[in-house]
Amino acid sequence: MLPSSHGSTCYRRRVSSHASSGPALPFDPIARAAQTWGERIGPNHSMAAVTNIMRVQQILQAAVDDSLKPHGLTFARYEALVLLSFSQRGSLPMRMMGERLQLHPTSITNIVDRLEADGLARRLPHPSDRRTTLVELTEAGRTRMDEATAAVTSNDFGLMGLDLAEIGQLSGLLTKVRRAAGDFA
Amino acid sequence: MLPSSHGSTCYRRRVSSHASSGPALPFDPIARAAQTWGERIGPNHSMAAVTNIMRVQQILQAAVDDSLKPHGLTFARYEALVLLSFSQRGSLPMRMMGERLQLHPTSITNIVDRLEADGLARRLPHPSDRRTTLVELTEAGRTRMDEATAAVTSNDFGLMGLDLAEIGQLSGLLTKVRRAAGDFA
DNA sequence: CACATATCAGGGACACTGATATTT
DNA sequence: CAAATATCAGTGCCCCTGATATGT
Repeated sequence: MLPSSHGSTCYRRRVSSHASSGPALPFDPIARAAQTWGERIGPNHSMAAVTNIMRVQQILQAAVDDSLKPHGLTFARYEALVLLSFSQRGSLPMRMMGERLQLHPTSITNIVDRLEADGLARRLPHPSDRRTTLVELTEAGRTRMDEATAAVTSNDFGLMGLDLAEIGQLSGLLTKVRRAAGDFA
Repeated sequence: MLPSSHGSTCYRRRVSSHASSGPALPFDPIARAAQTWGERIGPNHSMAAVTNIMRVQQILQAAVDDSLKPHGLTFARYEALVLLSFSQRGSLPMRMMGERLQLHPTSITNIVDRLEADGLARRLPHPSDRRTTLVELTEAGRTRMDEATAAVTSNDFGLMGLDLAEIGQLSGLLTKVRRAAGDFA
């Protein structure tokens, strides 16, 4: 169970190969930091693992963004499109979207606003509960989703360097972390 | 070599246990999405792995934020403090900070601005090259760094659910991804 | 009235771009 | 003059908080 996290920040830099002028560092900055950390502060393998996750997330985020940008989507909006396309009835209450995507209600409002403005989704009144709003994909939304999916998968989601077994291993480890964090039951 | 990524976004939602009213979903939304994806679009294990990384990153980010918040630091600023404390001469050119932290030059300017405003670091002229600016930790900065480190490590950086061997495995896999992405040579 | 759902207004943080000044 | 270093101004994106309107 996470400490609830009332933080404020958003964070996450991009991968920015611009950051360094040269092509890349000749050494692994994370490994070096971990080593120095071990010498000065004490062994802490979690620190290296956490930094690795942060960094890989940036890399993947940047790769996915690049795939999605030509299609006028951000990752958050793409995720929302995929979720909607997966729904049985073709529509989903906004509240449920927030649950599945683990997003704040206001973020959902914002994302749906944008999708609607782009004609990719549309709000519908809920038939029985007039408090809730349903969201459904438009024809254009489904098309856009398919195109974006092709782009993103052709890139293998930016995940390179691992074979199938390793990818499975990675998912297994991360799922373990999520379960320990109370992400799901 | 990454596709360069000229994106724009920042992203990353927080873990926000607020997002869902209930304690947590009774099932793993990532696993379910992966399953539906497999049924509708085709098997793609990268997709699940990428989503897992995104989500775990959020969780860890939130945990680290929570640890750091009482000390008035963000993760980005904390990383900068650690980097400075690791430097041999006690100071580092801003350009090098950007390289090591993989940050955009303007982001470094911004971070150092804030650290300086809080009295945790100070800018110095470079003795020989008047283009470059050195940054060094103040006494208060080192103290703050130590306190923050205690907070963040007592939380094991928010990384729970894995034993030492698994943590090593995780770092290994992620380092492989970073190398394949051209993160370092 | 308590609770749920969604929205609006506002603020914080960070990344990126493009332009600029200084120095090499 | 070209390249490097740092800064400034502006933009976009996202998250969060708190307040509000509506409906159950």
